Amino acid sequence: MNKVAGKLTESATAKGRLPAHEVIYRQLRDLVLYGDLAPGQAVTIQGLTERLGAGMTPVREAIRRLIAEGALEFQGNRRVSVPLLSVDNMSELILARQWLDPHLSLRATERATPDDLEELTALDEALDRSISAGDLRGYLELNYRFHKRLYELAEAPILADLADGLWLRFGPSLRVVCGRLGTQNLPDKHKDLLEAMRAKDAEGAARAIREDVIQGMEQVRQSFDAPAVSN
Amino acid sequence: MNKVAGKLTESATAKGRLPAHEVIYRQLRDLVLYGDLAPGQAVTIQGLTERLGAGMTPVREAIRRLIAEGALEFQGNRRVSVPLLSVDNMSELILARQWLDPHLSLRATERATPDDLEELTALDEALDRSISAGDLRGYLELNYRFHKRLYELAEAPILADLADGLWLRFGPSLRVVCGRLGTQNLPDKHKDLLEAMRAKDAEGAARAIREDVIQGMEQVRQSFDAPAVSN
DNA sequence: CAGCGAATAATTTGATCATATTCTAGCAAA
DNA sequence: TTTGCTAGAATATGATCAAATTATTCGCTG
Repeated sequence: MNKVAGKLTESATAKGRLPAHEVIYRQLRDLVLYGDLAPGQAVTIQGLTERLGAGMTPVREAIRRLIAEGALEFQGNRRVSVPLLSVDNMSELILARQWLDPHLSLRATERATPDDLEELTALDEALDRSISAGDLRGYLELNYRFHKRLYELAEAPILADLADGLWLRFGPSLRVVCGRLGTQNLPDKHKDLLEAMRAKDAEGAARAIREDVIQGMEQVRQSFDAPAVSN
Repeated sequence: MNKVAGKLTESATAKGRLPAHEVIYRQLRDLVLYGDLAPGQAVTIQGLTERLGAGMTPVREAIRRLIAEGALEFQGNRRVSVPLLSVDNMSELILARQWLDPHLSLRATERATPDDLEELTALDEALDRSISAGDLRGYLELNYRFHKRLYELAEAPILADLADGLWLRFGPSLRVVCGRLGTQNLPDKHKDLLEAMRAKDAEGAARAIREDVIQGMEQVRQSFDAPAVSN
């Protein structure tokens, strides 16, 4: 099988260096994480091949990964959709985050360098600007990145994976609730957290993040009790 | 397109009603869970298409799912392998199970019916027989199924998913350690657990399962310190 | 002349796509 | 309401292209 002196056709495929299924995965992940797909909405393969301009195989693989992470739901027949959370589901998520986030913050506090703290501070300031500007999408993205960075600093990859995965589950609902309540009265215990971290007060950091989690997540849970105001 | 003697060449396919990718996923999952794939071992798509007698697409999707669950590892280049755990990884897993398992057992105790308890007891007895018979594979499978059933009884699907996923991560290492130590001195706090559950002593059940987890997992962790006896 | 290393060839494996087949759901007709 | 048909979407295969590891060759140095 000679290559017949392949001439390299200058295809200039212009892809980054990542495989297509990885690119599609990240795009689809962001779609879920930031609530661009509503809870309960159906997700079709062909719909995504058009929306994301990709082939069928990469889309299939991306969907499988997201299903495995709990970001999407396989409906038994061959349908896939964004999961609808129940109050009980939210309670589980709150419980899990109430344990994971403080633990990771505690470890992060012990390990964070001044540079790390500066990075977190910058993220939090950008976050504040998004809130002031009423930029919901920016808030959701920066808030996630703030916590994600905190997870990474803990140097506990498996626990960080678990915590990270939870965001995919409540992402769509978080968007709905924030969209309804506006960006003004959003909780932000990040200042307390950063202060504790600078003082190397690991316990204090854990307490601060716990309050941040409870405030944010309870808002979502309570919105399930009040039977959705039409909208 | 009547069926009218469609070719049926592969008539003996004898598949149940599940799609191929689901079947392949479960087979591959068991391979990891029960340590038929050694830690560090490379996993190739084409190798699995032959080993499991399946097409390429179902195998690819199964692999993606297992990677998302942490059961397999994507090596940056395009290689996939069974993860090699570090001592730190094991510590994280122990920590996570120390929180998840007692919590789920507590909930399971509150909800278990007499029938459920009977089922668990039967599983545990089968488990004992496997140990007596020196049947390592049987032990691994029944031990997993015992805990898995416990998770289900807790009626907390998200937390159960998390706990279940952890087994995939330490499965290969567990097999190695148990294979080295034999099946005789395996921990079994299941008797204490079942007794507490029958008495509806949720706190006691949580304590029992915590000890079971610690005993089993610590054995694995300590085997990492002692630098593997050749082999 | 022997041993080592870099460059290149070859083989293996992964990624993607086009296509055929199978299944589901919706609709029409009895 | 039930049953059969049809349209369309999902599943699965094999072919093709691309990339990476392995093997090989050739030249160099000791």
